[in-house]
Formats: sequence, structure tokens, C-alpha cells
Amino acid sequence: MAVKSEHIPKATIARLATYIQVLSEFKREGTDVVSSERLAEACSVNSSQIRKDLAYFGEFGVRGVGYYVQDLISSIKRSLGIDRAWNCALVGVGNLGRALLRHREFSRKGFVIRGAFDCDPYKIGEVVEGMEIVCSRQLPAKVKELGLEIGVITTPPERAQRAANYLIGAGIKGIINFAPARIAVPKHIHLEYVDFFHYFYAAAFHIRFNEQRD
Amino acid sequence: MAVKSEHIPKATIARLATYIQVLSEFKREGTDVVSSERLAEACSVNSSQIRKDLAYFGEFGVRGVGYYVQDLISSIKRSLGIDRAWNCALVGVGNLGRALLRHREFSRKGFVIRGAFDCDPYKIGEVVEGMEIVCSRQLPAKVKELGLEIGVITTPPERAQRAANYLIGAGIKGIINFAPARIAVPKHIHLEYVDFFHYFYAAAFHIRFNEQRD
DNA sequence: GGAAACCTGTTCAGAATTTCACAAATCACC
DNA sequence: GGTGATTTGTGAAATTCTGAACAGGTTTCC
Repeated sequence: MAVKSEHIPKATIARLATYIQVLSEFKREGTDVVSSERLAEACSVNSSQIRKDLAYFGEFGVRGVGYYVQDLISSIKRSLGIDRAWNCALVGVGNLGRALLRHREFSRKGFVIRGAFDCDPYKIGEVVEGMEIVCSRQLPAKVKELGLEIGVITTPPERAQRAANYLIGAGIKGIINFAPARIAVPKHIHLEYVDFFHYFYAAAFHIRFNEQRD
Repeated sequence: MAVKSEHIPKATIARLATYIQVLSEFKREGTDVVSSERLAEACSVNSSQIRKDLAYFGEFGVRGVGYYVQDLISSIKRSLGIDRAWNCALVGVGNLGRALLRHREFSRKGFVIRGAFDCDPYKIGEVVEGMEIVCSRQLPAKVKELGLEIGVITTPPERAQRAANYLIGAGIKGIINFAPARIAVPKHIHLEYVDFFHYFYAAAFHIRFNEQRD
């Protein structure tokens, strides 16, 4: 899938993910065709915004008609690169790591966790959700053997950097860091930070801010 | 804590959360004073950006010196409204809900889950992490009794709207929705969507995009 | 006490993003 | 086949956000 433009805003990528979610709902409800106006309302964004976001990747709609829901889902997925499966390595099998391993939705959405790694000797060998926990030192071998591309860090914060180093050394292409710590990676490795608390902070701020104005 | 400006960018709020994380690391390392330049480097942002973000809320630094780490953490927390505890209600005790209930970090960061609700009769009465699961119908009573302010939705998508309705009817002030579904709420209720997959999608996109350019 | 080195808070320019507005295309109906 | 009602894709305008630059304080050191 060709990208028409050189640079694509981060916000656009985030919205595309939302569009998929809402479009999937439309599909479940049996809606075949949707206008940017209707999709916009469901996503709480401006309809031009939607058309412009899509325009970065191609022309997916039909003038005078709208977008065919199933086609648009496929087109967005192809645009985002999630029209195929991605093999993931999970490093750090604590509470959060286990929850992610058990979360069926991952493989359903095309992100298949194919390796679970930890450096705790008490955990190594344990089987979680049909997956054996392996020593982190085996990462290089496993990454090659299983074709792992995305590393998911769910270690405690103090071990996040080491986990990242293992992953990078093993030749992973991108890292999603759930640990509450900043990590350093070379420029060619894509890095995403995930922090629930951001959302809680934002909620707290806005609630208090609203109260203040009354 | 006064807010100096009328409108504060969403991006600023997100960055403030990052600053707290990095500043806490500095504090653990024993650093007492930090310049915007050094903080900026650790957060991968521009130093003017940091000074500007902080300027929305007040003057927290000392010219010629920098910012006192502990003071700045406190100031940012006060600015965000997380200088006190927030009582949360969790609705939907599935896999994800249980993981959140077990996650110690929540109360440590000031978001205390004081009620766990579900509408499945098999789950009602069960005790998770010392908390008894209560029928969702009891939300109004419990919200008042316990002073719950933030609702956390971790139901399956098809039940998210109903959970939201219960919470809103019960007088909650803000909602954080982990369910992969859009929900409608009145304007005075603050709503945050949390979706891990956004990060995975973004990673997939950027990895593929980088490959394409080689 | 003064000079030099620092570093914040703030202004302003320009970069980036969002919204508007409309030409171009499609469909339904007469 | 033509007309009117729709709806997309896209320049241009409006808005928002970011980064460079610098005036205004602070500290250090002589």
C-alpha cells in the first residue's frame, strides 16, 4: 500500500485506529455504506478531518455515495500495515505481562505473542497460556527462529532498559514499553510508551478544572 | 492551584505526566536540581516546550538555577490535581478488570479503586484483592456512600454503554473507558478512551514505513 | 562589589494541524 | 438523458502548537 505523503501526523495514525473500531461496530450492525459525516459524528471528530486523514493514503470513497464499510476497514488496515500478522516478544512476565498473555484480543487483532521472556529463574520453565517462559538470554536465538518483530516490555521500571538492550541486540524492529521508565534506543528502532496513568491524570485534571469554573 | 491560562493543550497534559515520571527517576537517583535542558533531553522534547508547559500553571523554577526536583514534582502534581486521592469505581471484572484491581501502582499513584462492580450473578460476591464484587445496580448507593468520582469501564464492548449509563446516573464525574467501544456521555462528564492497540498499530505502521524507505 | 556563566519565563515567527468551502463525481428520479 | 440531491477529495484560510531568541534574574568566583 503506497503512502501518498512523506510525513503523516501522529494524530492521524491514532485516529485511524479509532476509525477501525467504529467502522467495525457499524459492520456488526449491518451498515454497508457510511458517509464521512456519520463516521465523524461517531468518532467525535470533524468530517473533513476524516477525509484528509484518509487522503494521506489514497482515495477510498465514492463521491456522492460515501465509503463502503468493509472496504474502508480493509483499506485502513492495509494503510497501517496490519493486514498481516506481527510476531511479538513479551519481556517480563509479571502481573501485567500475564494479563497481556491471557488477552485473546491480541492475536485476534494480528499481534501474536510468540515468545515470553523473563530473567527470574523461578519463572523460567513455567507455562502461561500454553507458552513456556524462556530466559531473556535466549532472545537473539528466538527472535531469529520465530521471526519476532515487535518487543513488548512489561518488566519493572529498573529492568526496562536491559530488556530493551536484549531486544535491540536480538534484532527486533520496534518496542512497546509498558514499564514506567524512559528508555534509550537507536534511531532506527520504533519506540512507543504506554502508560495508563496518563489517562487517569488527564481525567483528574479535567474534572478538577471543570469544578473550578463553576 | 491557579491555572494561569484559559485553555491548556491536551499534549501539555500528556507531557506533564511524562515529566513526573522522569523527575521521579531523577529524585531516586538523588538529583536535587535539574535544568529544563536536562529534563528535556531525558523526555525527548525541546527545553522551551517544558518551560512553556510549566508556564501554563505558574512559575516553578529559579532563574540561573533550574528547578528543584521535589518541588517541581509537587507543583506538577498540584497542577494536575493529583495532589490528593481519587476514589474510583471499576465496572466489569473480567481479565483486564482483575489485572487492574491487582495493580498496586494505582493506589500508590493516588487512584484508589474502592468499588468493583459486575452484573454477572456468578461473579457477584466473589472477593478479588480484598474487594467484594458488587452488583452494578448498587452503583448509585455506593457512589454516594464511598464518594466515588472516577468510573473505570472494563466490560466487554457491548456492555460499555450500559456501564457508562449506570455510572453517569450514579453521579460520577469522569469515565475512563478501557472497553473497545465508543460511548456517549453528557458534556459535563469527562471521558478518556484507553486502547493498547493504538500503540501496536502505530508501531506496525512505523516499522513498515521505515522498511519501505530502504 | 562586579563580571562571567547560567538558566528561567516570555515573546514572536513559522511549522504543523485542523477546519472551511467548493469543484468534481455519483446516484435517484423524472 | 437531464436535474437535483449527495458526498468525496482538496486547495486555501484559520487555528493551534512548537522552537528560537532574548530580557530578566541568580549564582559563582575573583
